[in-house]
Amino acid sequence: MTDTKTEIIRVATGLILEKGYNAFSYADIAKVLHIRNAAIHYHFPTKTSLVVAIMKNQQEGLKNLIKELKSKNKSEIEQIQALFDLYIGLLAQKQICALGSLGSDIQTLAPEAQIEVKNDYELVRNWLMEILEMGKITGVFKFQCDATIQASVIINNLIAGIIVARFNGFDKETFKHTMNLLLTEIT
Amino acid sequence: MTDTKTEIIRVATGLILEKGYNAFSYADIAKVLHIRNAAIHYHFPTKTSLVVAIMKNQQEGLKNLIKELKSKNKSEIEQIQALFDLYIGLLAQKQICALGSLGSDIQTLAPEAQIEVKNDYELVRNWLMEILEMGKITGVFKFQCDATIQASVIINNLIAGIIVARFNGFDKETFKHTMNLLLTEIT
DNA sequence: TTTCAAACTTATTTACTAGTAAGTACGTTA
DNA sequence: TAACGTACTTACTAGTAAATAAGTTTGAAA
Repeated sequence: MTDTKTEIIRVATGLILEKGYNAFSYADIAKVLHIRNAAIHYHFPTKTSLVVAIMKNQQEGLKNLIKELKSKNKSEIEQIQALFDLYIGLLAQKQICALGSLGSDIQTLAPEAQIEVKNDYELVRNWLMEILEMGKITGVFKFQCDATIQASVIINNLIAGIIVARFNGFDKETFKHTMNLLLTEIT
Repeated sequence: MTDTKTEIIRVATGLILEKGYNAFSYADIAKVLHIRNAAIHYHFPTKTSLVVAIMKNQQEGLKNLIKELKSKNKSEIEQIQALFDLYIGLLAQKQICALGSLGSDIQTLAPEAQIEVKNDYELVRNWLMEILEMGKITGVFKFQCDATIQASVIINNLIAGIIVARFNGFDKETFKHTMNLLLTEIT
């Protein structure tokens, strides 16, 4: 039997990435899972507690991906490509990323939820910085600026690239070309 | 006397850029302008008609800026800097741009509103492409890739850069550094 | 076999949402 | 001065939001 709490997080995450935090309701989740509205409140008393759980789950998922890639001794390029593939997968589901979706709604979130959005961002950025700095040492990458800024450019293109691609008819091609340009510019 | 219709657009635009499309109501506008809810419905029968008017207003504002910059014979660098300054101004008001805000809510907008978001994007991108191509001819810019992709990279960094800056304590510095990197990379 | 807690459901509350119907004040025009 | 349109207001509707209280089922432990 699938865990209801896990299922709620799964469905709610999809709704946030598709419609945004302020456009989905407990009723939307209840309808999909064939449970009552109050059942969701049993697991997540408030919408804030739900979005906090969702963001912690996102962070956990990312940490697991990083761990897996490292255990498989994936190269710097392969690790960045894995991040790109994550976004390509989202776009195929007509979704944007959590950072873009909750980032644009940040002013309507409770402080404890805002912190988790920021934590998720830090996680991605630190991972990317590590990859970039390691790649610079091994000679795979060459760039003269700070790795922080270089990482920012890549993340910015992921976050906004998927938003733009979605309102341009889910255009994967421009998104891919843009990300490839960024990658070739530093190799 | 200030025109109520114009004031509604002004206040509603601010609310969208600060909180997002699904987080503001006619009541919020009414409260600011000290008018009744129904007065807004008189000028804008539906929320869709309001957001369409807002986006057309954004497009008009941008067209006027472009016209002004060209009439003053501003250089390619100065024109791009004017676009950057627009974003710096938004960030100072704790706001993100219309493309980021409405782009992440696109799936919850009526088709006629979605089209206007896309139109606004096209306007910015075409302007940037023109600047980049002109700059390449005059020798101010040097880049080997397609101007379309180069323009995409700049826009993506504006859209996402301001979103990220806002949830990172309205950090102007990283945003400025990132945009400066992009500019120096092609000059 | 009783007890109890986990995981729900039913039913309800309070507050807010977009939208509408009907009436009014007011300046302009015929 | 009568008529009319613009720009509102008051009052309301139907629907939805998050959240809660109270009751029910169920399986496992004492």
